[in-house]
Amino acid sequence: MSVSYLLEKNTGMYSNSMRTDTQTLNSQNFIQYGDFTGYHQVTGTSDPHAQTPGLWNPVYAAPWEEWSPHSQNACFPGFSPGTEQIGLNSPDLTYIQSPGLGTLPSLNSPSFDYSPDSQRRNSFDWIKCNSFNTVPGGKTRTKDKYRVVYTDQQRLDLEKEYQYSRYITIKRKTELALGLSLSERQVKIWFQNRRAKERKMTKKKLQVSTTTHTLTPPIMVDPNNCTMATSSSSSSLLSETPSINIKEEY
DNA sequence: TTGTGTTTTACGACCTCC
DNA sequence: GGAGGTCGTAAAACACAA
Repeated sequence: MSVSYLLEKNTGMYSNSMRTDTQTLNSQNFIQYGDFTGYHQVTGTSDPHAQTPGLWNPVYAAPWEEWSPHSQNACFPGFSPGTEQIGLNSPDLTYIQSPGLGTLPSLNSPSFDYSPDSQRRNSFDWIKCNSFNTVPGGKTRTKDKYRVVYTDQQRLDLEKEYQYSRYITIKRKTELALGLSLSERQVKIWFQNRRAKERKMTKKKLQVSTTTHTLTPPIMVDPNNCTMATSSSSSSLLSETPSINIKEEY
């Protein structure tokens, strides 16, 4: 196991995950719905393939892998209990901007407030973060497993990239990670999971298709259900058209 | 409100390729 | 040997019926 892998595992992923939550909570860029997870970013979207070279501004998206793995800031950058100050020296975090994410005000800005739900989430995050930090070198992931919820913007941009290509290049992975404030590992895993999802859907549709075909003959010979069977089977076959399209994309 | 099924992140094991 | 692929799975987040 490489050092870089461990570094990314400890810092890039975990710290970034917390940051994603703070991004999502920002009241200026998201519409708050009833549930906490209903914060939706409303800034404009980016087209990753209409970009000019260097569209992702590296100034605003320093790799989260660079964060200290054991500092509190790495766990929840920009906010730590008792201090409430930006943990990183870099002024880059004053504003976090990308074409896809728009401009995110500083975590220190007056507009950075906490809704009741966000307080609940933040407290939970801190528990998880601290439990991680108290087990140096331990296998924390499987025990205190957690997952972050990507913002709609992150999902949208990832999905757009996926629609462009099922397999992301190293260059695009780096750009996307910077632009979406995700680690490259997260982008890579997202694409892996996305492909798995598509395979799963394709498989499911194929199963439905085959079962429809196998079930149709016995029903067809049933004189009582003859007309209904004919109509239902034909509609099922029509509904299978999209699955064929998905396969053709490969 | 709660129980339950589904979806979404994230990982480990294992494999292939360079 | 390292990077990245699939596959299976855990668990959080989510949706929704009862």
